[in-house]
Amino acid sequence: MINLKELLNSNQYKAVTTIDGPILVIAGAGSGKTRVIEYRVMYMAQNHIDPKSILLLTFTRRAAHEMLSRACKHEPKCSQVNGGTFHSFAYKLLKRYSKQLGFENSFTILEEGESEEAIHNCCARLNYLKKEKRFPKKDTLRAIISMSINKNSPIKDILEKEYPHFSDYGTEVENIRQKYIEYKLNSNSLDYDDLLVYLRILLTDNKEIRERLAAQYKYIMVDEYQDTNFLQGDITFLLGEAHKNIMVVGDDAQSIYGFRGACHTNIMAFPDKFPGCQIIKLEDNYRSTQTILDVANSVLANMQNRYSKCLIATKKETGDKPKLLQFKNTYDEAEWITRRIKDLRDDGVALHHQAVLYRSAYISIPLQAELSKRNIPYQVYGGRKFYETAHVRDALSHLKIMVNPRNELAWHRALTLIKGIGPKNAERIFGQISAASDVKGILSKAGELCKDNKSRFANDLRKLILVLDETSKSKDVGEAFEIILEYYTPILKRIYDDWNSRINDLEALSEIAGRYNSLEELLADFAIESPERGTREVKPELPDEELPLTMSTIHSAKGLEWDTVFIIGMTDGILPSKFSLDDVNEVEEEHRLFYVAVTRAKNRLFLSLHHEGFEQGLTQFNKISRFLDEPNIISKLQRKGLSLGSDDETTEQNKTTDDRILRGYNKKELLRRIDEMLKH
DNA sequence: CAGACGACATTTTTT
DNA sequence: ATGTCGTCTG
Repeated sequence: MINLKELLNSNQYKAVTTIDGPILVIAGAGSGKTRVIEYRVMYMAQNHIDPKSILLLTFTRRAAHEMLSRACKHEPKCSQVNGGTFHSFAYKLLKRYSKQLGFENSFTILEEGESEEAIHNCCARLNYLKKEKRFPKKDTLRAIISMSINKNSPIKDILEKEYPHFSDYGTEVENIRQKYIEYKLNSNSLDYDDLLVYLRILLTDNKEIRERLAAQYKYIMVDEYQDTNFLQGDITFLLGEAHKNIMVVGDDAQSIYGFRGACHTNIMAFPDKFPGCQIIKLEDNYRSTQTILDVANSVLANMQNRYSKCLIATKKETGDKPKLLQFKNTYDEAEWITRRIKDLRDDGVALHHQAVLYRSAYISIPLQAELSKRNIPYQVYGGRKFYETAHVRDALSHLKIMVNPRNELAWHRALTLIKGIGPKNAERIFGQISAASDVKGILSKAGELCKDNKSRFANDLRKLILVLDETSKSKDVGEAFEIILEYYTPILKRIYDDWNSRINDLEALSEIAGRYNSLEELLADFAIESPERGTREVKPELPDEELPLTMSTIHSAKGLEWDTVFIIGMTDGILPSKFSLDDVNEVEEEHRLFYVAVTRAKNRLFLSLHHEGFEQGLTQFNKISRFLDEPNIISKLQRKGLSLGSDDETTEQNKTTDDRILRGYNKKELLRRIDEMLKH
C-alpha cells in the first residue's frame, strides 16, 4: 500500500484525500498537478468508490491517458474511470441520447475541412461567391461563426473586433450561419462546436437526463480549467450541480486558449458557482531548477496582470544557466541547435527528454530539415494535423460513405477523384443515388446508373461502386481499408507528384485502422481525438535511447515537461505573434504562452532567435522579442556572443558554431549583410 | 464541363 | 513555400 503522506506535500495530500464537495485547485506550473490527479483517482478507487462513477475531463486525450495509465499502475481498477476531452465526452453522450435530440439514427461529425466545404456550399447557394473580391473565404467564415459560438458573442461584434475589414458583411455572414445550421440539421451532421452546444442543450432542457448523468458520474474532475470556455463551464456546472463533488484544477497564469473562447473567468467564478468550495493552492515547484524559475518569475512580473505568484524550486541546482542564443539566420540556428541536441544526447540526455518548442508550426521547418539531415529522429506535435492532409481525407471519404451513405461531402470527394467527374457531375450523380437510405440501396442505384451510361467516366465509376460494395461486405476494418487503399493508390499516383511520402502516411493509417473494431469508431476517433502525425503509439516499447526528440507548438506542449527545452523563434512578431500586437489582451496571452514554454524545462533551457527574416520575398530584420527586452529577463540569461563569461561549452565543435553566433546585438552588421543580399 | 495552368494572396495557436 | 481562385482550352 502506498503511503500518500510520504509522497505528497500537505496541500497535495489535502487535494488528493478530500473527496466530497467542491474544490478549486490552483496549481502553479510544475507543482505536481498531474500527481494529484493520478493519486486522487487511485485513492478514490481504493476507498470503495466505483471507478465507473468517476469522470475525468481533460484538455487532450494525451493528458487523460497519461494520468489514468499512471493511476492504473497503482490500482488496476482505475482503468474503468471515464476520461477524455469535453468533446469526446459530449460525443459519447450525444450518441447515447441522439434520439432525444431528434436525430434519426446517428450523426456524422464534420471535421474542420468538411465544415468549410459545407459553408462554401452555403455561400454558393446564397450567391455570395460572385460578390466583390474582398468577401471572406470559407476558412475565415468558419472561424468567425465558430468564434461567435465559443465566445458567446454576436457575429457583428466578432467582425468588428477581430475582422474589422469584413465588418460590412454582418448580414451576409449571419445568413451563411443560418444556412449552415440548416445544412447540418438536414444532413445529420455536427461540427466540433455543436458537440458542446448540443450537450448543453441536452443537459439544460432535460432534467431527467441531467439527473441520470449526475447519478452516474458522482465524482467529477476537470483539468486545465483556466482554458475552458463558457460552454464547457456551463456543462461542468450542469453535471456537478446535483452532488457538487467536483474538483477543478487550473492555473490562471497559464491560460492560453483565449482565441478559442477560453474565459479564465470560469476559474475565478468557480467559488461563486459552488459556494463552500475549498480552495487549495499548490505552489512548490518540483520540476525546474531555481535559475529556470527565476526566468519564469521575471516573465510573470513583467505582465500587465499581476499574478501573485512566485515559483520556488524544491530541486537543487544543476549549474546550467538558461541561455539566450542569437544567430544570423535560420540555418545557423538550426545547425547549432541540432549539434547541441546531439551533444546532449551523447552526454546522456536521451532525445525524448529534449524538446524544441515554438509559437507557430512553420517556424520549425528549417530545423526539421536539419534534424533529418543529421539522422535525429523527431516527433512533431501541433500544427497541421495528419488527418487534414488531402490524401488522408481522400482515403477516409470512402470509409465515410460506408458509415453514412448519405454523406454528401464524402461522396463528392470520392466522385471527383474519378477522371472526368467534376463538381457538376458529382452533384448530379449524388442527386440520383441519394434517395436510398442504406449502403446497399445506394450502391444498387449507383450500379443501375452505370449500366447504360456511355459517358467517359462510366467505367471508372463502375469500379468505384464495385470497390465500395466489396468494402461494405468486409467485416474487418483493416481489411476494408486495404481494399480502399488498393483502389486509391493509382489515383494518388496520378494526382500528386509527391505520392511517395503520402503512401507512407496511408500505410501508417492502415496500421491504425486495423486496431479498430468498427468503422464508426475509427472515424469518430479521427475527428475528435486526432491522432498525432507519425507512429508515436505504434512502438511504445522502444528503449529510452531510441525514442524521438519532441518538436511541438507551445500550445501542444501544455502540461508536459522535458529535461532540456529549446524555445526557438524568440523574435517580435513570432512570440508575440504579429497578429496579437494591436490588442493588449492578446499580447498578454502571448506573454502567458511564453511563461508556459519556459516552465516546461526541468534542467536546461535555451532561448534562441535569428535576425535575418524573410517575409513576402523581402529580407527583413527580426528584432528580439519584447518579452526578452524587459526588466530583469536578460540578466537572468547567459547570452552567447554577448556575455563572455565562463562557459562550459569549449569543445572544438562548439567553438566553430559559436563563432557564427552574432557578436552582440549588432544591427549595423546585419543591415549591411541584408544590403549585400538584396544586390543579388 | 473538367482539368490544367498561372496569378494571387497568405501564412497563429486547437477540439 | 503553399494553397486557393479565376481563366482558358479542349
